[in-house]
Amino acid sequence: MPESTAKKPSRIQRRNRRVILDAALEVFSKHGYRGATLDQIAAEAGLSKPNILYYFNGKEDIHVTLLSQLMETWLDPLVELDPEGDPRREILDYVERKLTMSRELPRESRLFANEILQGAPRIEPELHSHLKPLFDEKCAVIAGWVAAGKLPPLDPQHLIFSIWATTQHYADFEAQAQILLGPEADPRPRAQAHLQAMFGALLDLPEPLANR
Amino acid sequence: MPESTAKKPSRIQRRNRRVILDAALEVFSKHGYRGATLDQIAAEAGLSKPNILYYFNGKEDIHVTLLSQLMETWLDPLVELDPEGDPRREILDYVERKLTMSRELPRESRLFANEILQGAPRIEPELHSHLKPLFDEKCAVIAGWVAAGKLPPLDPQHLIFSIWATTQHYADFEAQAQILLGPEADPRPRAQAHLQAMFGALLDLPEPLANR
DNA sequence: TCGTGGATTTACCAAATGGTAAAAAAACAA
DNA sequence: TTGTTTTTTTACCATTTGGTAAATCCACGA
Repeated sequence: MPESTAKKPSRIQRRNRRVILDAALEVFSKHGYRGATLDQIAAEAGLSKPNILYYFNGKEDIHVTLLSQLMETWLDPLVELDPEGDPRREILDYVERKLTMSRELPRESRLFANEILQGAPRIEPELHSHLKPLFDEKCAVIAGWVAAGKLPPLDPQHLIFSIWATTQHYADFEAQAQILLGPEADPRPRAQAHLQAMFGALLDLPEPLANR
Repeated sequence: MPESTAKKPSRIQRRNRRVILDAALEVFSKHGYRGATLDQIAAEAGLSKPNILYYFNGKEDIHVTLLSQLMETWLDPLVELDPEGDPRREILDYVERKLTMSRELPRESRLFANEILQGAPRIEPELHSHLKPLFDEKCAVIAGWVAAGKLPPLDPQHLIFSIWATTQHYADFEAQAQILLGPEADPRPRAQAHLQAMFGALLDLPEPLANR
């Protein structure tokens, strides 16, 4: 059997683990951890339940593996925020990347939202080890921009929270948006315009002419 | 037994139904619908499981009742948005009310978030009958303000989405915020300052002097 | 081609869970 | 007090669910 200390995962193992994780993403993101069952995941993956447990040590193992693997992808847009770039451009581009991600990876967004909502019981270590340092680093970058007078005074931590909240909203609360806007096309083009205007307004330096 | 067609619920009935709903709010908001069990709710309420099923027709009945009762409270801050008031003041006050609500009713916020995340399977009718009309009405109010030149051109629907997302974020993603900001005091005072600055900037009319 | 180890299935199991029937207890009206 | 109705408990039950043991199948290298 595939042990955690095994050297070389076979071709079949790589394929099936990938298939299982993809099925698990589908099911977990739709029903939450407790709401998802191994049978559902098995059916979605086209494998038998015992076969799934041949590749993973249990339901929680699948869930944790999923979250860990996704963490990297999830943080990627923030990693790209460049301290050397133009502050306003960097932040507005970050907003756009996050919104794009909420369109292209809505399942991942909902998976994280579910986990955080429950108090992050299974992903907390990852948040401390990966998210926290990155968050602190980028907050410092933004604070530096503010200190250098390249941005108006603002709260880096809550700015980032607002970016997360507004962009992920379109994936996490998609059901609500669909009811309120109609099931037509993707609301994100207009969302993009709105968010650029909103964060753009916040990031605009007030004319130094009329000080106060 | 208490039938849906019963005339007068007794004192005991009113008390116990309230106790059960409060316990259910605690448990459902913490674990989601599937993650919550009748035993947990019973324990939290200090009643036996069959006794709970004496007052409600089942788990789903409790959940639906909870969501329906909460809907009113939930929409209240938006109802208060006054078409006759000063546009900028009205919207910024609405932001403040929503943020206050996320501090005082975090369980309710998480309950709704959970339900919407799952695709709103049980509350969808309520969303259509209550939320949608109110949303449309208030969007029209804001659109009217824009048309009257009292606000800069902006997207009412997505403005409201942004307000919901940013304010509810502090309840729904509390676990994350606590890891990133430290478990100290409530982050909402600084959140309040940030959100007022952000939405304030968006709502500010650009000086009509330099038109484009 | 044959043996060996990895991959899969079959047949289960114990615990948890939503729910019920009926007896017992408590509350209340006369 | 007594009879009646409401409330609560006790004892269950069927299903679901995460998980396991062991037999079987199958890929693949010697």
